[in-house]
Amino acid sequence: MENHPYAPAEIEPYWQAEWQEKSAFKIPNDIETLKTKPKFYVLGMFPYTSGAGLHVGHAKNYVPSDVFANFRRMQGYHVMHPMGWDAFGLPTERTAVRENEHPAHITERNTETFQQQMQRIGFSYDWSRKIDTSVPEYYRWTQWIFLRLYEKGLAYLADVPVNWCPALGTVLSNEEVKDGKYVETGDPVERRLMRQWMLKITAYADRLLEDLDVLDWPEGLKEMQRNWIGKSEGADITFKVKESDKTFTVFTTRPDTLFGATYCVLAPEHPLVSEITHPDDASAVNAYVKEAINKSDLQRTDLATKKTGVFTGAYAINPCNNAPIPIWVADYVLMTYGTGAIMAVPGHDERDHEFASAFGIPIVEVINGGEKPIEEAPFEGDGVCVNSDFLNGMRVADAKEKMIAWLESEERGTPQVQYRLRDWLFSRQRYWGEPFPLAHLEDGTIVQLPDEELPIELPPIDAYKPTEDGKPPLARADANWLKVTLPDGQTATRETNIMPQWAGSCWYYLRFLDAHNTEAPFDPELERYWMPVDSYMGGAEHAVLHLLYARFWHKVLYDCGLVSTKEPFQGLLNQGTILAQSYQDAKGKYYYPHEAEEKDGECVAKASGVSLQTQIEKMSKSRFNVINSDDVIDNYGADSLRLYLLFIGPFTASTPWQDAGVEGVYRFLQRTWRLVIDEDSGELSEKLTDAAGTTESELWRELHKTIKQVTEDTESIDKMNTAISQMMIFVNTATQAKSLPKEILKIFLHLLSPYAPHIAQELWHRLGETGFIALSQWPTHDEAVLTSATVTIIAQVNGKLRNRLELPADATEKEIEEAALTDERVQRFIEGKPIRKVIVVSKRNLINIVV
RNA sequence: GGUCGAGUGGUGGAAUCGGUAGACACAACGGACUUAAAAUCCGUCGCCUGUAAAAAGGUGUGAGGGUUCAAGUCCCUCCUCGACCA
Repeated sequence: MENHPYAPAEIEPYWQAEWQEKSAFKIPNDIETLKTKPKFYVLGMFPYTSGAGLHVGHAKNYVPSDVFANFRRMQGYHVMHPMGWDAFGLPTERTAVRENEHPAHITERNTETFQQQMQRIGFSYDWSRKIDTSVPEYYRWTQWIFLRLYEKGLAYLADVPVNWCPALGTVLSNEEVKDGKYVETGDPVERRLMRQWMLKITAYADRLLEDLDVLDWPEGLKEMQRNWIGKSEGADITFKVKESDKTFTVFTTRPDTLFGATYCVLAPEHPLVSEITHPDDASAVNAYVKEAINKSDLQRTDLATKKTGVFTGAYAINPCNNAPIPIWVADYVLMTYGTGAIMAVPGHDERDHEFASAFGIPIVEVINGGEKPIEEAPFEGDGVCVNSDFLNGMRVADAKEKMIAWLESEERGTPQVQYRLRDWLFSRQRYWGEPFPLAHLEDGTIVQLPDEELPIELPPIDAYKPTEDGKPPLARADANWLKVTLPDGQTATRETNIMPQWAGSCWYYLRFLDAHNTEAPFDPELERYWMPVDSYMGGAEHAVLHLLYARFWHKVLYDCGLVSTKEPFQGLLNQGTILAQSYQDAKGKYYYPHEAEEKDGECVAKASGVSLQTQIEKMSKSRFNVINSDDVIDNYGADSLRLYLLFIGPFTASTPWQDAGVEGVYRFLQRTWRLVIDEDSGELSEKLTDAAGTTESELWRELHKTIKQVTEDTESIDKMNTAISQMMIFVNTATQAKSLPKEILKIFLHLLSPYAPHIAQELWHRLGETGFIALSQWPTHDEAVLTSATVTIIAQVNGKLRNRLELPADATEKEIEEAALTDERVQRFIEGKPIRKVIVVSKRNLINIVV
């Protein structure tokens, strides 16, 4: 009877406690000790600690980073591999309102759950460096860094359009608004100009763009950042308003088409609209503007929607030919991009063409080269200028240059670079976030609070909602908090906005380096040792915002002389999402997997019998298809969970979760267990030997093959699935062996250890070793062991495999050719046909005979 | 609509620089062990022809074309899906 089977539930908690107690993965903070070894910084994007806890989708990110950290540690590096919590933010605040509890308590509860779940997976984090963005010890320094930005003039107040929900009395993020309504309650949302804190990220647009080149990031991700920054070069051109002394400026990337401009458009928010509108048109224009302002940018610029607009009754003068052209107001022009006004060239711009066709505005061809007549379709490609006076005959690129030069000489325009990137709206009218370390004097001047006053702690308030007169929740705080006496004796009122959730994550990777420093955000020497992050891993949903914001802050810190690298994250990989089967009825209602069953080849709900649609989609709480990591660990153990998440496919691929797949890696671990342990007795297997002189054996060769492949595949991170395949092959080979030298098994356990640390440690211990295998040295393979006396030559005729030939490894090309030509099976296919060509590819062990 | 990525057995996925397609698993099927079951071990497993079973052959990586001695891999056209942007 099997009395001593592989029992992860017993060995895993034991070794987790041992690692914790002996501080196995604690990284020294002493710079002299650190300098004795090279460094490596592996960082998984820290989680937002929602109440839902950790699911296997999170683990798909953290497991490979942990394997890699283990691997580098065994290779002799000091490895920074920390974990913490992104804890400020709206979901927690909402839970706080719902459960009538302080968000700090909810955060505490959630982070505790997360940590326990992570510890059960056996991650090798240095937990002593754990950080929480919502505690004063941390956000003190977030505020401190904000003051550095403020001092550099990178933070400013501006009136910007925001999503305002009157029913809730608060501003909402774009993600929370759909079709003009708040997604959760359906309350209407309107666009409203509000005074907000902005960060001048656009001042760094060029550097954010250029420095992408030096990063080891996936090309696609860099491209996404480039698109987001959206640099375009062109010109600002000034138009005069006819019969008026007013002018307005447009930005265009196509100054070469200026002769084709047949109208201009102002954004509905443009200040000139009310000034130039003809009295006869005023009522129509006012109505249009009022309606347009409530639409989102996306609605307004969507190519699929019908263009709308209204004529102001005023005309502009085209600066290149003095032609009067009508000025319209249309919502497809945004106040936030460029100058809020455009010159419209319907012949050579799709949206202008659509608009001009709809309103009967003339369409003029100024670039020749389109396939269809210009009235039918705009031509946006390269061609030759026509109907353009001094540009005629020039190609687009030359014409652009010429036109800009002409505009400059006439003082009617200037070359201009425009970015799609907007300044960052940095304030929120919420409670659960960092208070700004700023105050307002009575006369309206803004003053920064001294560094020594930090942290500015969140005050207790009676309700997490805006005040009756529409001020942010912090305005509910006690007067003692709201009023502040400045060092010079003046009194001021504190800023009551808070920072957005992104703030804390903009620099957390730096705080890990020196998590408990009370004098500074981090020690400069430690920063110089550890930075940059060598390998940053996380979801593609952060490909733009978080990574752009963090890069921006980092560059500001660099300019302040506070960090030594221009970029924070040298290497980066996006993990694929984990998918799972979900069940949905005709009304779109989701069901849990246990509520569904298969009946007559159809999927139905157990309770009601209604038929259900199944689909494979991203794992998420709202789709009722989340697999909790704890459940998997209860059934199979953490090592199986870890192995399965890696074996399921490459790190970067999105793959569906299949319960049955876990079974496979679990069986592999059981087989591994039985190599060492006799399940009947619980003693060491009788097949184990102390033999040393076994270097000639097949098993020894398989071991070295495994060392080689596991080392290479682990190094690439993305191929850990094939590393596990090779380990399976090794265990299968070892299972068949009549005797097993302990030495071979011990070496193998090193390879397994980063992947399945608990079982590797237990078996290592059972084989009589002391200490932690996770801290021992990674083995290297011996190439000589892998070479053998004979090789298999692939013999092809006309590119088709016909036979495999066993030949001595040192056979010459001539000998290979001879052996192939005389081979009986090969002969069958070349018989009676003239041989045209023979190709021997010796490094591929292949010969191809062409007849 | 644009940009980028991906389409390989019943399933997840392997396949280095163009050189043996389907590694390793899951599921399924057959066998051994067992009173029985579970577990374990052994075997089969793209499709078609062929055979009692083999042997053997053909065909095959979304579709069509091309380059090459040789294409899952490179080039062109198209289709489908995904991500991001509009």
